[in-house]
Amino acid sequence: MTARRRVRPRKLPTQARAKATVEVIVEAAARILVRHGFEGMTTNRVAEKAGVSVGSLYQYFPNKESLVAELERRHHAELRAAFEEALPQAMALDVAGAVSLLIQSAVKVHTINPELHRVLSEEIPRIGPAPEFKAFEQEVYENLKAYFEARRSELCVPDTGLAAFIVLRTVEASVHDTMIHQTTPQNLGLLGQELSRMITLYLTGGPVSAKPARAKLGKAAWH
Amino acid sequence: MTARRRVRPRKLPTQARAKATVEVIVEAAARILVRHGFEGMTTNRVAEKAGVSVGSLYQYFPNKESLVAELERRHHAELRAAFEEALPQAMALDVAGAVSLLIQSAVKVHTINPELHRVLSEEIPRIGPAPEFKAFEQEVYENLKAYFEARRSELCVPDTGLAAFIVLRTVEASVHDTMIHQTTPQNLGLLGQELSRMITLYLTGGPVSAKPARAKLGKAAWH
Amino acid sequence: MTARRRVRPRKLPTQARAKATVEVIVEAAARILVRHGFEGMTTNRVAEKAGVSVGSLYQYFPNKESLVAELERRHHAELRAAFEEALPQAMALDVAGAVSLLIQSAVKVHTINPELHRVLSEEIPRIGPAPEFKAFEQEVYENLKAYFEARRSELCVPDTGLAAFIVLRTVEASVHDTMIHQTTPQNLGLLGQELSRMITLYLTGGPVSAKPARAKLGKAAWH
Amino acid sequence: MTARRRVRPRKLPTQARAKATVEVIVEAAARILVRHGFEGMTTNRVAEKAGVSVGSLYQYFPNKESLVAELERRHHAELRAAFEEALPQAMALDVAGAVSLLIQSAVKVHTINPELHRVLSEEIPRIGPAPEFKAFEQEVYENLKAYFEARRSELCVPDTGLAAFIVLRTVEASVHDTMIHQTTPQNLGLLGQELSRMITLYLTGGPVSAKPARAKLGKAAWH
DNA sequence: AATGAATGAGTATTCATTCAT
DNA sequence: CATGAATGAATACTCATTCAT
Repeated sequence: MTARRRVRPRKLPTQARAKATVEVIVEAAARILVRHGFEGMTTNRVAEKAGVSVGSLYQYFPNKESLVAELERRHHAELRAAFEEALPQAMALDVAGAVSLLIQSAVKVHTINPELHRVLSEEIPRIGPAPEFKAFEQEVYENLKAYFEARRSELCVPDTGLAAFIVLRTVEASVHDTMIHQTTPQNLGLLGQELSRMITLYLTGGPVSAKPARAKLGKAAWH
Repeated sequence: MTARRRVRPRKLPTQARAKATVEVIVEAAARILVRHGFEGMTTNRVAEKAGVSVGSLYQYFPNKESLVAELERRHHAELRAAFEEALPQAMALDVAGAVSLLIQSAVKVHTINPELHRVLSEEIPRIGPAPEFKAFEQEVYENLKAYFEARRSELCVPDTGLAAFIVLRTVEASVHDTMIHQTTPQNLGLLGQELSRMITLYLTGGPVSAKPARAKLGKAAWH
Repeated sequence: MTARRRVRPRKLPTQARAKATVEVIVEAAARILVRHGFEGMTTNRVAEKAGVSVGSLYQYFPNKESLVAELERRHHAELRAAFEEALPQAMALDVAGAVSLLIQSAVKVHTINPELHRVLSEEIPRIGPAPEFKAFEQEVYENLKAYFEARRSELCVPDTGLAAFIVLRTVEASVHDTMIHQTTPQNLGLLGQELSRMITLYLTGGPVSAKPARAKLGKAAWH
Repeated sequence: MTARRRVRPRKLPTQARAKATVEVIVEAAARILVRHGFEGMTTNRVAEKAGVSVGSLYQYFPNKESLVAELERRHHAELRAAFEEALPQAMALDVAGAVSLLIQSAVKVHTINPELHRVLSEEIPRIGPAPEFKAFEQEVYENLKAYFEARRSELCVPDTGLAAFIVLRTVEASVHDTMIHQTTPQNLGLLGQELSRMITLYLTGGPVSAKPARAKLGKAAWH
């Protein structure tokens, strides 16, 4: 497994001009990344497109990776912001409502800069996803699990961790794929309805499988 | 989006020796791809590891991509084989049985060369998935949809295409992620049970959402 | 051979603050040169370490070379100071005493900032040694030769210029190498004793080689 | 201190063409190194001058340093050859003869490609001299010391190791400097005579310094 | 067919130096 | 005077691909 290089910006720009330069670089990078993919994104090209010199780019980003990392960081911050708004609200609702809101949020989140989202999630040589992102996913997972624990009496699942895992994977994968390949508002709406129904049914409805085997499951088994 | 280059082997090897050469190249490529990732896989390195000259490699593979494509093709053929055995059997069962078998098959399929599977699915600069792969997925989707159509009376879904899409996405994503990150037989067993329950419930159980709006859905809306 | 660039400081600092700035830069440069070598000494790094801006550095030093040149100049001034103290004293002694004092001084001189001495003498891409240094060496050479001329009756060498050259080269090389590689007070002491003996013997003792051929030697033949 | 990088040729050329390529590269490198110095010697320039592609250069030399190392290696082999011829002969002679022959050899050795010798010895960022070179110097030192031990009765020195060190340093430094700065056959001849006289006198002649303190000197104290 | 030497455009990155503020 | 952001030519090195033998 390839080692992770330094991905922090070299120095934080203090002056206004520097800030503007960083901004212009990041924007150019995003555009080129989307248009030409990771391979086609060369630092010289980014600098040129940004209208600055390569030197300026390297003044703020010690290497190409750190530039992509910044893109990830920003995109992820947007995702997180969109989600963090909805999450507490969802946690206050009943199961059906929470599931529904969760899915709506997932859709909304995937509406944010979807081309960039695609490139970032599919084309970046994974040196391992950004730690912040993992932390965020973990956090959502923990929240959902805690919510399930709290509503345990209303639920009908053998393991709240497993349930949270399945729900998150299912929603994420379905929404992601729909966004990438069958993106129409129509489709998204229908998908949301069906997912809501499926997941709510799963959580509250059906007969639990015979052997829950809960004892064997460690606390972090699903994340 | 980058255009897809010629990925067919330059010539089909007729002689036994040639066949052996191709074999030895493909195996070396697979090993290097797994061990060093896509970036670390250079044609010269593959040739060296295979014990042949680069020239020979290019005799059979017009470019690096075609080599990776061959890897994909072979891996995919294995997946397909594993699935094609189960699919007709599943189609003959009732919904619960079919779903269960489907999921078991998915798990089994993901057991095949999982490191290669991971590299192929995560690290290859996506030029678009191999057409054969899309075709295969499409085929599975069609089969499942057809099965749902046939069992329509037993089901409780507004749109069989959408249902097939969701089922496939859900199973694939959950199993894939579990294989990559929480791979224990224990986990896989539990996951299978829960997925089966959720999907069966979804297909047969709960109250259908109010407005199916089926008329609007084109034939290929979900694939 | 690369041409020598302007190496004089851009302007002589008159104000106290400016003087302090120059000082702080030169010290930082020396430290970095010693610690990281010539390659590792970048003007930006020097400025940063000195706590001033690169601009300020270039205010006083028109280019990197001039900074190194200043380092050389200062180091050389120290060497000269140490030597100039001893030289007149030595010139007043008899041959054995003079040689002995000369060697003692050489050792003492090599004690001054030996790491800097090493870097300066071994690692600097030679554009030719600083002219001042050549002048100093020349001066020492002239002095020694004049001393030999004055003591000609006590000596037993065919050519005082050649003798001065050999003596200086021998002392310098032996002391330098010992400082760099076998630096112990013990070693230095022994070396001094032996060098003294050898050189004194050479100057005063042995039978002169057959054909002195002095006529052919121009005045500056050995420097 | 900077770490030493891999300096071995990447692969040994087996075919005649490859051998010729290596040769042409090495020759171009030598010429450029002499003409433009280490900094001015870029791999692209060398390749161009050699009439091959940079790729070819890197096929045989993994980095710039390894190319310089090869130059060192070759130059050093020449030096060694010239010296190894004379050394056994010298060892068979009496002290005066041995010293004389040694010095003649040193002069002859410094006649070999003197410009390259200069660049190699003065301009190369010293990562430490090539290990082979150190070994060679060590070997000469050992031989000389052994010779002194064998002739101990004829000698008049307190420490054979120290004597060998001084002799080698003195000869090397004097000849080297003369080659670089006062190179005339005339000068070299005179220098040789005088050095011979001085060293022979030193070894055989004068009164040994009072306290030899031999006990303190470890075997390798002077090398 | 097979070899492997040769190619060279392309890439990330550095660093001495300038100049607007 | 001082700052430090900006510059960009220059450099070492890679690797998919070709082609003479």
